[in-house]
Amino acid sequence: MGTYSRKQREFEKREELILEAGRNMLLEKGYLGLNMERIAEEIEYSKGTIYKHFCCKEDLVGRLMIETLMKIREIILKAVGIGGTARERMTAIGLVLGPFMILNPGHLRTYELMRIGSLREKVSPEKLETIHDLHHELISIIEKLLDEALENGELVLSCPEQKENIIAAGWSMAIGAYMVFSDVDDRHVFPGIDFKNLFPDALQVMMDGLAWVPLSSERDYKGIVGARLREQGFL
Amino acid sequence: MGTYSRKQREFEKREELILEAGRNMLLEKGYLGLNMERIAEEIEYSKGTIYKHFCCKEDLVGRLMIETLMKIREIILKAVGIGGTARERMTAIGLVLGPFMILNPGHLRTYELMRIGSLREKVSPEKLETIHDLHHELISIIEKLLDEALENGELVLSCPEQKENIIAAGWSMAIGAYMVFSDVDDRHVFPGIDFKNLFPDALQVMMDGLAWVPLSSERDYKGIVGARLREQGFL
DNA sequence: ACATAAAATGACGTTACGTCATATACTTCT
DNA sequence: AGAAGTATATGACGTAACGTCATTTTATGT
Repeated sequence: MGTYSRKQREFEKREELILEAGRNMLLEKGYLGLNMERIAEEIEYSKGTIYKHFCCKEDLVGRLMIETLMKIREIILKAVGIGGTARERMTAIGLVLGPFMILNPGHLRTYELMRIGSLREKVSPEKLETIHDLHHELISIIEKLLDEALENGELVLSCPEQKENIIAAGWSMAIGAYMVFSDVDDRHVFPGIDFKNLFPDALQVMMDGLAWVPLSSERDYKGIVGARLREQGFL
Repeated sequence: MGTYSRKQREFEKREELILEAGRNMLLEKGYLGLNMERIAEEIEYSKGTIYKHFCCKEDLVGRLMIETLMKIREIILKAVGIGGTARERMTAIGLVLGPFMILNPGHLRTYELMRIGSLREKVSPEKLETIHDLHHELISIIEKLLDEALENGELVLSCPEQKENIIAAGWSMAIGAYMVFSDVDDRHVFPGIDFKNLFPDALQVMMDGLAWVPLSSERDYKGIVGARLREQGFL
């Protein structure tokens, strides 16, 4: 049906316009400065039209968070795709996430905002489900890497339940590193820090702490994996 | 000056009332449900009176964040005070922070909120400075522990700059662990996790990864330090 | 008891959200 | 082509909450 699909395309094009305006406004003026009326003016449509796309302001930010998560999934999958041992691929994830977050403060901002419960509550159910599914998917990528490492003996656990703890700890580490980076005060408290390397380095320490062999003292993971990523055009 | 000081006392008493009402409201209804008018009703004063204490809604939350940071400082200082090796005292910090965050969701909520830049921007300059100073103080407690470990050789670094990275990584870990705990979705993605132990355990892994001796495989830090904390009435 | 100073109040101005009746544009049918 | 009908866009409106400030109330001092 040509008619329907043209309408559909126009609708989606406009949604992209709204998202872009929202993204920029959020980045520039923060949550309190994000203004539905102003978005409408900017894209030269009316407020009512925006509410055909998003049920409320938070729903719009929810959609931006979904984009963030999809982007993260994309780059993590790319990183995992470079091959090598499980630990090397885990290293790759750290190495691509570092620059990504630093170079995309907008994504960071969106994500950080949507962690606030009272804001996320207002996001539409379908979007909430998508967010949930994406979270699950990201976690399962990491889980697969761990399973591989366990299978071929790179990593040995004291008990099987430890696996979930490790994933949660790594996830926390990633969240925390970028929360700290995004905080004015924290950046000031750690003046000499290279935030791009904060998570990748901490990840190495964590893997060493788990006795995930070979240790980083025995193998220059960051060098090797960094080189491979550059070769293949990521980073 | 009796007169002045009675007035002063009344003022402070009322400020405590406002804070308590605000704390509860924030915990129950989240940021969007925190309502200045309703706080006024609750404490049976008028809106105008509240604005004698706080320049805006965010300023109130800023004050709550200061309380959170002071509480954290208090329990961290207690933990550090139990004595033992630097690593044992670092362990103690993890062990007291775990339950604290879990048992005080209100504190967590406040802290999480105030990390949002556009909200923190509205907090009054004096409070911002206090927040900043408290952050610095917390970091310097950790730094002192590290210095001790370095001095007596428990911990050896490849370069002196690594110290700041370690502190930042630990800080990120703590922030991240409690952000993840506070997130509905994350709690759902990690159904089997005991969040109380997430940070303490990850901290051990991290210290092991730094080859901070004796390793946790050689010494049951959580058991030893946990017992000591219980003996001394913390935990 | 009166004057004066300090503090509390809540009506008001403002902003921004989200809705919905109306207006406009587009499709289809004769 | 023109009319009837359907889908889409609009922005005025209702509502809620913030923050202010002129006015009122309460307290203090002579």
